[in-house]
Amino acid sequence: MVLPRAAKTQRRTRIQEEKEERILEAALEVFSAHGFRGATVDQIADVAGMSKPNLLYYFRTKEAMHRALIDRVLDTWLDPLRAFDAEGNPVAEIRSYIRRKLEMARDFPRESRLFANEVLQGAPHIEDELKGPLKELVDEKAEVIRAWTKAGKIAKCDPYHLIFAIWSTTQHYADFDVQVRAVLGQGNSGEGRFEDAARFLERLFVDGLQVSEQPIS
Amino acid sequence: MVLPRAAKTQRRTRIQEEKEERILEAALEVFSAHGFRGATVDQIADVAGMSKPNLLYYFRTKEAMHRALIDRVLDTWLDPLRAFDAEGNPVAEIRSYIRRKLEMARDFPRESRLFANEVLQGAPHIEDELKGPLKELVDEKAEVIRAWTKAGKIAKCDPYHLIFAIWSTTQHYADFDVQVRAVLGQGNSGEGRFEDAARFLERLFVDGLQVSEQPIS
DNA sequence: TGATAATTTGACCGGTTGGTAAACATTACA
DNA sequence: TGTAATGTTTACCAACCGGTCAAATTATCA
Repeated sequence: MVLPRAAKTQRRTRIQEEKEERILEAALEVFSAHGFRGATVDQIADVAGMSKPNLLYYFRTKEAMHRALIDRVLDTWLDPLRAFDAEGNPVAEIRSYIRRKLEMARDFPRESRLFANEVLQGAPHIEDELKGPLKELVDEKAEVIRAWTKAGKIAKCDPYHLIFAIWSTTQHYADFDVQVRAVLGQGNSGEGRFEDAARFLERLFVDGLQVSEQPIS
Repeated sequence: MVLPRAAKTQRRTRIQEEKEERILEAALEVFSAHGFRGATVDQIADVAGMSKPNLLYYFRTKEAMHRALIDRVLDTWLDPLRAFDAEGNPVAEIRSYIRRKLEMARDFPRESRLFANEVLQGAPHIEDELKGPLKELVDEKAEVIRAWTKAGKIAKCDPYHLIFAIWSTTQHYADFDVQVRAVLGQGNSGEGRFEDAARFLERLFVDGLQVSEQPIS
């Protein structure tokens, strides 16, 4: 038998689990830093601490590695949006969505850059995911937001562009990290910038969305 | 004589002007779509409609092309921020800055993606520009905003994160265009999305920044 | 027009790329 | 323990990469 990914036994070997883990970790490191085309298999093998043919024994092509990585990361990445609760307090929900997204930008910047690289270059490998699962989830949550605006719970606004605005402002701190650091300079580029950003963004979105006649406590 | 870029006469030939123009246009197309590493000289030559050695006659290396492109585009790119006027009406200034940035995202998405690709991958070629001219300009304008907040003309907020928020929300429509289109779907992805975005963003920032005690007409 | 400089081309080079073949080593398990 | 499946390595390949070179072509202008 030569094909580990199509083994006749469904169960995966301990070695397979470990190695695939190490490979995907290395792949995340390299793909997120250089994009798909810019990344090389040798580089990933090097970071994973194994030979290139050995790596290609587990993932037969560069594309297969990229796909496996996308599949693994996409779910986690959309969790904060899924947590958006139609029954909750609208302002509190938006506030905690912003906080969660900002935490992810801080704690998982590579995952953010992985997608940013991909989308920026025309999403040639994840077009289906964007038009399928992503769109469906956003449509669902946009409907929740629209219901809130219609009920007068938050200011009237386009729910899609609200979601885009939250995505872009929060992910900015992961995707454009070097620019943020460069502009803030040596002094202010400690981890405190995420707290400053949280304060600013919560205030921006909450004040911008509250219905002025009846601000929510 | 073999080196056109170091010609003894200062004046550039008509042919030089034309060809360098065509090359930079092609380079913008390719670099913005694939990033520096992902782009190939053959590809740029192909888009420019000339042979690779011919292209390398005008720009001796891939890096030289990239640098020339960056230099040419950076100035234009920062124009909207430079137009920020300390003497103007704060809310009007911010509103028109958002509008201008959004127009650039619509009309010059490749320029936006060129920088996005570069910054996303750690800005290896434009680190100096970020820490130098960019930082200085932002520092200057941040001071203007801080003066406005101190004078009570707009709500108190961190000026740097305000600028980041405007950058990220507006450039999102250029850099993440395919995602925006995918989420909005066939129907809503006409050019109308920029007008919707403008409405949303102006409202978000203006309402979020006005001092609630004395809203500006 | 003729000579000189500027431009363009095809052939080519060494290094890197993604990926393969097959021999070798290790593990799992009857 | 033996053996078959699994895992690893060395050597290698064809395609592609950025870039060079010398020869051929075209533009410039005295």
